[in-house]
Amino acid sequence: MSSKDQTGEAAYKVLARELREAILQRRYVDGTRLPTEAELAAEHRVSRQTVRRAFHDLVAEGMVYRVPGRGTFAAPRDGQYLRQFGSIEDLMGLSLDTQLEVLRPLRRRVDVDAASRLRLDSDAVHTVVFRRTHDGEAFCHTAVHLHPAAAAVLADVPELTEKGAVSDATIIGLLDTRLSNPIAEAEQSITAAAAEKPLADALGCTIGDPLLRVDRIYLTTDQHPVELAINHFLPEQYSYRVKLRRSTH
Amino acid sequence: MSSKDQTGEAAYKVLARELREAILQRRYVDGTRLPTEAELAAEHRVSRQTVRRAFHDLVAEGMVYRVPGRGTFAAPRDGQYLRQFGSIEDLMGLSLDTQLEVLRPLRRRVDVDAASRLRLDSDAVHTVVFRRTHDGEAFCHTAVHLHPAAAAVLADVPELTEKGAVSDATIIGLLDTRLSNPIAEAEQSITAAAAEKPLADALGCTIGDPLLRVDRIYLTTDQHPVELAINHFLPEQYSYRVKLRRSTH
DNA sequence: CGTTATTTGTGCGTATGTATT
DNA sequence: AAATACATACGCACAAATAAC
Repeated sequence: MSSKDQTGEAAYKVLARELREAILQRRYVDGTRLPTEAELAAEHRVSRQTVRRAFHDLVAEGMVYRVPGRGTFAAPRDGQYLRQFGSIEDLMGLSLDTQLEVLRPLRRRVDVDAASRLRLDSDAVHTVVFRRTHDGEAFCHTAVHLHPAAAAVLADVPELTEKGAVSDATIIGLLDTRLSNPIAEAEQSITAAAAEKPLADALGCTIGDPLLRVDRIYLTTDQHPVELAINHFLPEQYSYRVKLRRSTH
Repeated sequence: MSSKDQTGEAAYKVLARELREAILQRRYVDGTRLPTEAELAAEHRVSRQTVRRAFHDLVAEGMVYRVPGRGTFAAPRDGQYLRQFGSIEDLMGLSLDTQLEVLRPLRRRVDVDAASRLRLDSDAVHTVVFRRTHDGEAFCHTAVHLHPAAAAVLADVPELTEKGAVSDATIIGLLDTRLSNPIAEAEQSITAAAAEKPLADALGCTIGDPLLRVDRIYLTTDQHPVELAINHFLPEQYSYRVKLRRSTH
């Protein structure tokens, strides 16, 4: 029995998630050592190799660092340091003092590229286009492409289905409360792009102006992509900051 | 012997680097499948587990993706030079497959803005300007401003002091071995900017083209800023990727 | 439609080396 | 010097997904 797991969730992934949660909840702060491989193996009734795979993933994520002969430690991530992953809460907090204005209401559309990035079988996605303003000043243009299941739970939200509607919502905020599985992580890619006409019109800049393009794919806890957001920011009003740190100490 | 490696370089890391190089050199493009685990194990005279660990790292880096029952494939990167810069090690590893070409050699210059960002008392910094190429193709223009103490230890490095010099160095790699305190972290800020003439000339693009601008300030273990790097990337050939994770719920 | 071969995924066991305390 | 703890490597068995027949 201990040798297999029919549920499909790998033992090392379960263990990795458990340790990740514990670290995020600030157990093992200061220099506290995490349990040794042998201890965790005994506690969880798995082999030491399974514990090692879990730790290997956590090291790759930057959650912990390991020192031969001493042990495993949570990577410092408050105060001076920040871990390599930003948090989704930061993104949700975006709505605090900004407004969303719908440019093209939520509707089913054909978009091969977006569909493939959401790993859909069909070519149709549900799309809503809006801009975000702060103090009446537009600073971000966003096209959100949704998985059909995600679009279904947002179909009756007037803030997204009526052109010109203004609200202080965020899509992930709306999705998070309505989906059965909450959103757990996002893959983000950042690049630069020139403003095309619709973007320039929406943002009040000139065609060809450089914009910061931020694509995010949001994944639920079971790793299913539900939302692809393509954002274009005015660089004068937005920059993306992170801290990098050395993985070994 | 097959069971140990006194040189200190782990077999799976050697294999991972070899495969990484091959992928960056565009072998395995389109949908070509990489060799199977069994094939690589036989070729390199290692066990299948060792091959698996090499692939595990490459998957974490986003270099390849794997499909059970089908095989391992190079991650599609539409002509982009793609690497994860989530840690300082990643930046040091940049030298593995890119070259540095000096445009303006290291020299003392007056730059009020750079000096203040390095928290210097005077207005003078030491600056070197170069571009970075991959496969003979320029993809990044960089101006590095150094703290006088950092510049002092690099004053006799011909790769930085001679115009037109080409090397595979990285500034932080050079600094790290020469400074008494190693580099521990970096603050990074990302935005977009239009290409000005010298940038367009160096990168072979048109004036006004959108570029991804990445500023990094490197700090030593005692929190002293020693280097300010201002990078401009061609967006077609570079994008910045991170994963975001929800902290807790 | 099922069967089979291929290929990756997971788990466990063991042995040995290296770094730290 | 000894004990502890992580690092690397090899081996085996079986599960699950895919593709070809």
